[in-house]
Amino acid sequence: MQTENGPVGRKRASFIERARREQVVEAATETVARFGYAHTSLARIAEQAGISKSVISYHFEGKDELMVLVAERFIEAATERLTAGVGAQTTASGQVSAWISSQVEYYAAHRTGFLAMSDIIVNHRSPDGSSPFGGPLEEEVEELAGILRRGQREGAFREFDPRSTANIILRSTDGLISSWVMDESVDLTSGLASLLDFVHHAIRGDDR
Amino acid sequence: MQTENGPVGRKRASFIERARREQVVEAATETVARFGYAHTSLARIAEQAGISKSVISYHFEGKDELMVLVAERFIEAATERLTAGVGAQTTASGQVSAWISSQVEYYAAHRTGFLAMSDIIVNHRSPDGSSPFGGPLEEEVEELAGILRRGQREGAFREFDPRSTANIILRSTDGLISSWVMDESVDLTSGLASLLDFVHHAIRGDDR
Amino acid sequence: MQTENGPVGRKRASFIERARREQVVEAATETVARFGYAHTSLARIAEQAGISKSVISYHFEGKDELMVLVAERFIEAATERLTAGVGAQTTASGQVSAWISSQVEYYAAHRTGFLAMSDIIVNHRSPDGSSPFGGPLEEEVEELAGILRRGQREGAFREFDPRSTANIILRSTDGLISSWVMDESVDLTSGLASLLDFVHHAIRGDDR
Amino acid sequence: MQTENGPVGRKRASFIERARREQVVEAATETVARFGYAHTSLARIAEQAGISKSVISYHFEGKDELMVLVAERFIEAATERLTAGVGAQTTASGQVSAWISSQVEYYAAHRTGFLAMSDIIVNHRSPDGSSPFGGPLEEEVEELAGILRRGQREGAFREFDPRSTANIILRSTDGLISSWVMDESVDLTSGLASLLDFVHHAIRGDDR
DNA sequence: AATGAATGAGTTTTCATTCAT
DNA sequence: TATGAATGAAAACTCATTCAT
Repeated sequence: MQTENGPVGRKRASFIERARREQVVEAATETVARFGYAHTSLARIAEQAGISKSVISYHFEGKDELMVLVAERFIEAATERLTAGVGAQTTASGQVSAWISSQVEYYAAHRTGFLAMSDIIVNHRSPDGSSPFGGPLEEEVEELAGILRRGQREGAFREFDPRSTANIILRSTDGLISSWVMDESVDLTSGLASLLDFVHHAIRGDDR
Repeated sequence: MQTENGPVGRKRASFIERARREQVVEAATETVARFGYAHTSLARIAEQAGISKSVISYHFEGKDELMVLVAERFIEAATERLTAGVGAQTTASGQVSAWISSQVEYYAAHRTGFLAMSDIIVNHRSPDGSSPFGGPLEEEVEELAGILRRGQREGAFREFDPRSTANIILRSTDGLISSWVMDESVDLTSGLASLLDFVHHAIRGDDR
Repeated sequence: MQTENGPVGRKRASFIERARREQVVEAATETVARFGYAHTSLARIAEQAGISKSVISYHFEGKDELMVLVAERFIEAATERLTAGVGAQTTASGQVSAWISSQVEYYAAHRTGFLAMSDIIVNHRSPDGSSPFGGPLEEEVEELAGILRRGQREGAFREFDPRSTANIILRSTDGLISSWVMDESVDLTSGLASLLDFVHHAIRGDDR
Repeated sequence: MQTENGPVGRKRASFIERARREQVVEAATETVARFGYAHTSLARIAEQAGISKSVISYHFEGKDELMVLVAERFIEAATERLTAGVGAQTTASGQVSAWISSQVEYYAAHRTGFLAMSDIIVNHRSPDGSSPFGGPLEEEVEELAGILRRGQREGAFREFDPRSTANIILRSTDGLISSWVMDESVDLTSGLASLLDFVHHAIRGDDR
């Protein structure tokens, strides 16, 4: 259905092209963060970016591509940061701490992006009705579960179901950010400390 | 804005009036759960209820009021159940368990309502762009924090920041339900066991 | 995808409903006749009818349904007239004359409808890309071919390929109307006489 | 409306200019034939030609000019061929056969062009809503009528109204092609034979 | 001579809301 | 009380055209 209108699909993008896409992604992020996925229209994004609606259609295949892009960009960047943080640690315990801290710190530093991403993940559906963000989350759980298993083998962590527990840890981390994101008066620093403390007490080996 | 005909705003509602509102709230809940907030229209709700669209406008101020009501009803019912469950326990530790279990069990038994509520909380905005569901959650945190404080005073729980920790517990409980709600293959029973185990290890006094 | 908006799909239509649909079909017919299929928009139809665009969406499933309806209505009425005219004749020769005359007379009396119908038949595509009007035409050819065959058996007509010839007769009848429809200065009465004369000379048995 | 830069309106076109126009006309023909007038956009034409949209605007006054040109080109070429074919015959009867055959053969050999031309003739309107293709057809009728008149004077053809009959012959020829063009399973060779047979029986002098 | 970029008008469709009955 | 009908605003998207380079 896509005719050769614009740059969509071309191999190499010009400088202007990349700059515009960046600008639009940025504006979309802010719009979703501010008004929520359901109230985000191309018109609002265009207004936020100070451009006309059709510029968006010119540079992107459609609203869907744009929304997915906003979420993916953020997830990629966060994952990169996470991998770096976790990789710098050697012990299972250190890696769990690094995981949580990296996540919280990155999200805290990119509040708008986090808001937009969560909203999109919850709401966005592919045309067939399925959510395109199920897979990545599942992988995350599995990876953290791997770290937990290693900690159990090494005796650093007590016995528990690694997958359930990984899920709980990830969810509570997300939850902490969410509570701060919705209400900035929440003290994130002390919240992070509490969370680390909480998690480590929950999983550490009994034979301290 | 409102004509003098409708029942909206009248002090005392008739029986029929209340029954209709109930029916519409029910239909709205199912519609949001099934199609998501963004794809819920008054037409779909009316279809679900087997009534005409204008009935909704007649009985409710507008779509916004209805959406807020759907979420509030669910929260109220869950809270009631929670209060009962927690009240049946005497020890702080028992109350924490009861809190988590009641929540999980109630949500699990009312998947549709939970789905609708979460979707509405995440997406619904007042005309000015702000989310109207900050307050209630805050109260919940404070109440659970109170239980934790008592547990600390009584020596059942170790030292930690009660508010942060209450927040974490609530968020991880919500997170567990969410993961089940989005993917019913998740084993909620073992998930609940893991969560209880996790939380109690996290907060119990060190001197067992 | 159709939610319970309006009366679309309901079993029994109200009087107003039927009147409005009639009015819209009428306006659509005139718009297509005047501006052509490609330049017919719902906005133009609405303007022609003196109603707002959304009235059309309320009473019809979409532009497609409306266009198909315009064509079908006309074809049905013309076919009815044709059947009556042809049925009143007993000889094959008389039936051929009746066929051509009925067609020409009906089309001549409903110029706008004819224009709209032809335009729609040529241009309209089902969502899958196919034309929904291939079948009916094919049937017409087959039916006229049947009459021709009978005439041949009875010795009224000479030998020729019935299907090809039926096709030619139908096409030239359509062609005659088209030439009048595009330029009203064409004398349709003498054109019809010529056509009847032409066709009968072309197909009559050699042994007169 | 036109800036002083472009070549549009210049008296003498360069070689490149002519080549480009030719290329675009070619691409436009294929696009209209493939997708239909209503779904032909400059973007699609440009894609088909492997050039950018703005090239078209640069070389042509607008979409309208281009569409008209596509139809005119085809009509001119067909007319040239027709004139040659008819001119090679001396008898009126031979010229009628030649007319029909040339037309059918040319159209059959240039299906794409024929499709595009018919689509454009039917659909294209001047801004005021009128169709700009009435004239040329009128001339054709007159010319064929001339041949028929000569045949009548020479006794080869019987008495009939020459203009009406010319119109009928032209319309049935077009109709035959149309039926083949829309459904290639139609046997054009036998269709042509039938048509020639049909026409000659219709117009020949009674005194054979 | 060519084009990437931009735009505004226009496309169909959806929808919350109003209103006469 | 209820609703069929109507509507205007807004949605996503398309497209012919313009323009600076």
